[in-house]
Amino acid sequence: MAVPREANEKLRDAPMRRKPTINDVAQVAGVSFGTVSRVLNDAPDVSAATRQRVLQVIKDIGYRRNRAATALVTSRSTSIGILSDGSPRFGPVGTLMALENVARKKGYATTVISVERPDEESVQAALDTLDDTGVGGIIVIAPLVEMAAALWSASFRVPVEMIAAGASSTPNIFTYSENQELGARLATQHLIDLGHTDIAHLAGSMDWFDGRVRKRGWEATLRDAGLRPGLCLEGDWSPRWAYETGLRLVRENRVPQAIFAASDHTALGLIRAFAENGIRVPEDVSVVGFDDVEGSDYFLPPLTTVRQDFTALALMSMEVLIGAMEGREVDRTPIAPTLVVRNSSTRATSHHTHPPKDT
Amino acid sequence: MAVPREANEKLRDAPMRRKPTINDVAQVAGVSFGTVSRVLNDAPDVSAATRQRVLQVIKDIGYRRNRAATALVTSRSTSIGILSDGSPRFGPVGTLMALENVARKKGYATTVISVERPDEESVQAALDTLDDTGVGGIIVIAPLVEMAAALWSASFRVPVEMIAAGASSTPNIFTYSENQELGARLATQHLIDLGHTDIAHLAGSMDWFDGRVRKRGWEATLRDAGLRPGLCLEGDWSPRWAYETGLRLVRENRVPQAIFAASDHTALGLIRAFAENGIRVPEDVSVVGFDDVEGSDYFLPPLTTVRQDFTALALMSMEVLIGAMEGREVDRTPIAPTLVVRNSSTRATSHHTHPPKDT
DNA sequence: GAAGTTTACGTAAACGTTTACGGACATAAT
DNA sequence: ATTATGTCCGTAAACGTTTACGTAAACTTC
Repeated sequence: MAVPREANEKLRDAPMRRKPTINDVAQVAGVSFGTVSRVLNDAPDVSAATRQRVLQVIKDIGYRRNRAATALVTSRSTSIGILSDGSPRFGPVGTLMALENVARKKGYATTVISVERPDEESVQAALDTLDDTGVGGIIVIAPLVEMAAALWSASFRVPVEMIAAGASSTPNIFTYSENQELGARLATQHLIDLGHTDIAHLAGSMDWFDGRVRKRGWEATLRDAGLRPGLCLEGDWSPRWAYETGLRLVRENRVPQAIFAASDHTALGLIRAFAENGIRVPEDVSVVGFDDVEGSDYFLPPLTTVRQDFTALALMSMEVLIGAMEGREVDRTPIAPTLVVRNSSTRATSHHTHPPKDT
Repeated sequence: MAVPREANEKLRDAPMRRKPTINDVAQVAGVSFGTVSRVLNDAPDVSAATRQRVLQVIKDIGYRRNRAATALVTSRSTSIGILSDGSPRFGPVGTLMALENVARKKGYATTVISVERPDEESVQAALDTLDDTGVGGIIVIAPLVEMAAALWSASFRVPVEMIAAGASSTPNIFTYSENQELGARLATQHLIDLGHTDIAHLAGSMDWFDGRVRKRGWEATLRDAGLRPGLCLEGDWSPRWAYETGLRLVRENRVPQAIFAASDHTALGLIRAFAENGIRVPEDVSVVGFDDVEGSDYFLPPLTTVRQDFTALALMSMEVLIGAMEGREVDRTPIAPTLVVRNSSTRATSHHTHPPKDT
């Protein structure tokens, strides 16, 4: 078997070849390895003087704990696994980056793995791989309901937490998410407050929790306001679909007063369809998006949208997971998104009705 | 002691049982652990019959190799580290996701870590942490030149590869990247081919390799074509800056015939500034972006831009890194981006000159 | 000043592998 | 029959830690 030869040979200052171990430290500090282990773990039973000395030696010879050895004997680890669908969509990626950030700050390394298909087999395989690497807990970013389903029927040995908007917790799997239904309510209520009564929804995919929950928020808000829910078209999040749908709306003369789009990208496609047909946003139709993607403040027009706080979400999720790993109970209140009002939505005007369908 | 005797298929569903070890397998299969180890490593000296039997037992009792133990004794690992700046910008994130994907397909787990500041201390700390987790190699996504500099003066024990557009390789650090200069040349040449002679560049940040190299490509192409490089404004990639710059251009009546923007988001801000002042794209000014971000095909107008192939980049990078880890030499040819022509750029017209400043 | 109590430290065993070595047994060569 | 030659397999040691336990010396306390 080919032994990987040292390709990069830039060693630490000391021309020491082997990585120093706990024994090396013990030797130069003139104590036993047990004592070194104790100072490493902040255990009692070591005098202040020796502790100081050992600490100094550790720094001097550049000792670093071997995680594999620690993991082997303790069978607990200081790394957490993140399982995501491979999608580069805004929400998942934002969550992922934020998670890595807070994990690092809490002293955990993160091992990331993504599934190629959101089915049971792939999910189980990914879970196992994560387990192999010795993670102490796993956070699953599961925007797809199929993936959540796969997770529910999977087996694992460490605490697993799922980030999925509006999915329910099970005894085995904590669920945590941003309160996206609230986000959708905020958006819809904003449109209502502006005086609109005919409020459509250009929904995301119903294969996604996010799509479902945003639609639910829109629907509920309208009902609560005593309004009849308007048109609801379900798509796939893509600008392309939104564009074509927008075109169809125009062609069939069914453009509503106001539209809550399930994502900024969806809004983008829609707005282009309108623009190409001389329908102005927001003068002729108000549009609200969701996500606050980079650049949405410079769309034409700048988009009113809903911003999620991924950092807060990541922080809370980690809190919950680490709590579970340590057997603590953490109370979890969902994170609230905020509405960002810009120029794509405006007050309904009295003459703001579209010509009737037939003449 | 309890002997795990049941080779039941549903064993894994028992939520918290001891993980089977190599010894459990040996016992059930009626061989010694040494033999099991041999079949695990595809070593010779084991008869076909026993190999079969052991393999079956492994499957039956759901045995999985303990990576910590393996890493401990072999001191080589099957995971690779990815170090990124924490930025959620399009390029870095796209690269990250692609890297994870190919690593997984090659049987490597990925440990991701990001630095909070791109300075020497943070980079060294991140490198060390990665080393602790036992990665066999590290890929650094280093769009910031400061980060690359920090990397150059860092020390490490495993092969390190840097993904940085246009940075040079050192004896210690492989560098690999997409040929972004070519991308910039493609964009600029496209504008030249359209008959434009006054081609400005709305550059990205010079703190980024990407910014530098895209500018260089623009400049070189113009010179090669015998044209004088036009206006070059250096910004920070933000739509906001681009917007304000666009406004200033309009105010000072210095809007050029054509503009190569260093990123789609930059182009976005610029176009809005123009739109608000009645300057039409592409009729009055042609704009080309860079990145092909999601939705850029539905901007107003759909953006001509340069698309990078992150998947190919990730594939090649991994090939190079794994090669280095195994002591092989891999030949590396940079990946070529492609130009995506859409509606924001058009042919120069003879009357295509802007009105004089005063009237 | 002997017995108990602390305090500080050393030591052995274990975690789950891989690797190097050695040995049993069968087969082939003499 | 005896020796050489493979096959196959078992065993001991090592990797770098943590944990549980043991113990010498120092302090008490009477």
